[in-house]
Order: sequence, then C-alpha cells, then structure tokens
Amino acid sequence: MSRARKADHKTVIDAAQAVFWDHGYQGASTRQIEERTGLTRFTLQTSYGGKEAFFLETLDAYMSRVEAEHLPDADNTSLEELAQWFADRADPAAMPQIGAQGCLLLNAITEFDRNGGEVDVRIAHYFEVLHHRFAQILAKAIETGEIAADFDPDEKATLLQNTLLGLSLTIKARPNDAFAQPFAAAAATMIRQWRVGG
Amino acid sequence: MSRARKADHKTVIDAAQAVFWDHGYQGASTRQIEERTGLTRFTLQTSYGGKEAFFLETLDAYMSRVEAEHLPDADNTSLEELAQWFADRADPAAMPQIGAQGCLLLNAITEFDRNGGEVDVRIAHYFEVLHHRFAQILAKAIETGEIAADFDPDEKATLLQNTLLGLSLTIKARPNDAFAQPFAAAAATMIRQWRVGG
DNA sequence: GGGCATGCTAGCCTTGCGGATAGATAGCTA
DNA sequence: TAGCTATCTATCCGCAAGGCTAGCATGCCC
Repeated sequence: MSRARKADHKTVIDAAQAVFWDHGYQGASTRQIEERTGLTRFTLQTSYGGKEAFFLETLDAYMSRVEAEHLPDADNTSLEELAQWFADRADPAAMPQIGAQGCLLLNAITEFDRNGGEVDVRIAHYFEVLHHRFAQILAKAIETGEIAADFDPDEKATLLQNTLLGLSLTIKARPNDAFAQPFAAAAATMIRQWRVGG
Repeated sequence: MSRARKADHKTVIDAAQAVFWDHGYQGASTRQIEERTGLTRFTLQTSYGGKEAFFLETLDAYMSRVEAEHLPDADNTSLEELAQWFADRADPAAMPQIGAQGCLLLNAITEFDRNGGEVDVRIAHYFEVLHHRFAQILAKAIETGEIAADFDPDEKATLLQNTLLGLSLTIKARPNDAFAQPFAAAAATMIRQWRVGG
C-alpha cells in the first residue's frame, strides 16, 4: 500500500497527551509535537488535519482511556473504594506520572472558547459521564445500606464532579508532588463520613 | 513633571482583568490589551515592563480586590453565611458578570509552568489565604456550637479550597449561565449539613 | 516661557507560528 | 521488477506576535 510511518498512531497519541499537558494547547507548537511524538508535521497535516483536529483526537483518546481504565466502575465500586479512589488521585508516590500527564479536559476548558464547537461537546460528555458514574455508585451504596436512604445521590454526584475538577486543578497548581495529597485526603474523608453513623 | 496618560491606572487594570479572563494570558495579544484598556503598547513596555509583568500586576490587583471585597470575612461569617456565599458564586442572575470576569488564578495556574517564579508565589499566597479564611470561619462555628467539637476545621478548610477551585473551573466550563448553579448549591448543602444534627 | 520628563503615534524588526509545497523514498501489490 | 501510494525531508510562505525606535505632543517646574 504505502510507506510505513516512523511512529505508530498509539505511540504518537500517548506522547501527544504529555506534550499538551506540559505546555497546554496553545503553548505546544507543532514543531515540539514533531520532536516529542515522532510524528512529522507533514503527517500532522495530511493524516490528522492540523493541530486543532490532532488535539481533539488526542483528547478523545485520553477520555476513552480514562473512562475505560481509570474512572471507578459504576457497578462494582463500594463507598470505601470510591473514597480510596479519590485519595489515590494525588498519591505522592504516583504524582510524578499523574502530574506529568494530568487531565487534558483542563486544557480544553481553559484554552478554548465556549462556542458550541467540537471541544464543547467533549466537555459536556465528560461532565455527563462523571455524574452518571458517581450517581450510580452512590445509589448502589444506598441500596446496600452503606449510606442513609434520605441521601441525595444526584446532588452528591454533582458535588463529587466539582471535587474532582478541583483536584485536577490543584494537581496542576502543585509546587511539589506532596502538595495535592491533603486535598485528595479531605475528599476521601468527606465520602467516608457519608456512611450511616459516620 | 510629565504628560498625563489617556487612561488611568485603575481603569486600565480593571479592563485588563476582563481581557485576560476572556482570552487567557497567551490568548490576549498586546494589541487587544491596547484596544480594550486604552493603554498604549508603548506605555505597556515603559511603565509596566511588558506583557508578563503587566499580567502579574493585573493578577495582584485582582487578588487584592478579591481578598478585600469578595472573600467571606474571617471573623464575622456564620456557617450559614458561608454556605450562602458558596451558593452565590454561581447565581444565574449574576453569572453574566461573574462569568465574564472569573478567577484569574485559573489562568495563572493553567498557563504558566511551575518554575518557582513570580506566578508561583501568587498561587501559593492564594492557597494560603483561602485556607486561613475558611479554617477561621469553621473554628468560629465550632466555638459558637454551630458544628460539633470533634470537627476538623483544618481538613474541611482544605476541602473548601478544593471546592472553590472546582467551582471556578465549572464556571469557566459552563455552556450557559445556569449550568454552574447546581454545583454551587451542592457545595452550600454540604456546608449546611455540617451543622450539629444536620 | 524655556527646559525636560513623560506619554502618544506610527512604523519597523525579529521571531516563531501553523500550514503548504516539491522532490526523494520506502513498502506493498501485481 | 514496475507501478502506485503514503510518508519523509527540506524549504518556503504569510501572518501575527512581543518588543523597540523616532519624532511629535503635552504638561509641570524653575
């Protein structure tokens, strides 16, 4: 068919996530992307359709991976596991990697205007996914009796969405890898105190 | 002494806050700043020392104003007032203005590297101020008996910091002015449920 | 009113950006 | 092996960015 690329798609996208996280969308030049991903600027244009389209693809890959591998499971997550999941978001030992490759949604939110375009669709989708996951986990915890029946899972899911966004921002703001840990711990404690008699 | 400026310092800084919020630091060009603030690019260089120094000054002015006028008072804020303060952060009626001039720290955190420079100092300062205010209000609420004695004001202050950051991001992410309201309401409810017997 | 410091206007410089192009090259298929 | 096609290399383009300079305008002080 054709000549093979120097760098395969998956490798390129993985590296691109790191580049965009390090420098932001605007701050990452196509020449930097070329250097760090192995992708040539020529292919960036012809195969991916330019920088913005490439960012969208990177963002989609990131979100798919997060949904599939990193978000807590909607059906099989206990309240304690949810609490621990929040605590782990800023584990100082894992921070170097997590911090080096944080939430790309942050960049999407802060660097693009809300104009109803492609980025906005992704943001809306992510908010929905988060809400659904958290609400389902909390509803389950009510069923099992972990938390009281008069607990509002929808409202608390909203609170957890907000908490997670705040945590992403704190991680980005961190002057050192231990910095964000108390914030994650406070979130975990909040969740644990939702238990009946907690 | 000298010739008077077209636009006075305060007016310039106020307008600059809006420009930087609308387009971010990187996205705001010096020519846009010139247009919307009345400041000339010449004065931006000679009197303010260039775009980055000017942003820092704008950021300082913003933070001073927030500390003086918008953050809840450390000494005279009840728990209910604190809850209402969070709820008001995303009041749909006030959103047009608030949304049009949101938290500049967001831009500082997301658009600058953590290199120990001037921006980092501001970020650290803001985190400290927030923590101190919230912790003091909560400590007072323990004194008055609004919340239980075994309540950890320090940890919950950390949680509130995180909540406020999340709210700022949600406001930035909002597709419409009503969007952020449930997030603010959930935060307010969380605070109200801290009351003894809540 | 003359001196002088400051701000304004207007234009120019350099740099880096995203993107486009053209010729060489590699890998598959027939 | 010939041909086709996607990619690579290298270069170029137009544009917008931040910053700088030169000459004019303004206002305070001696």
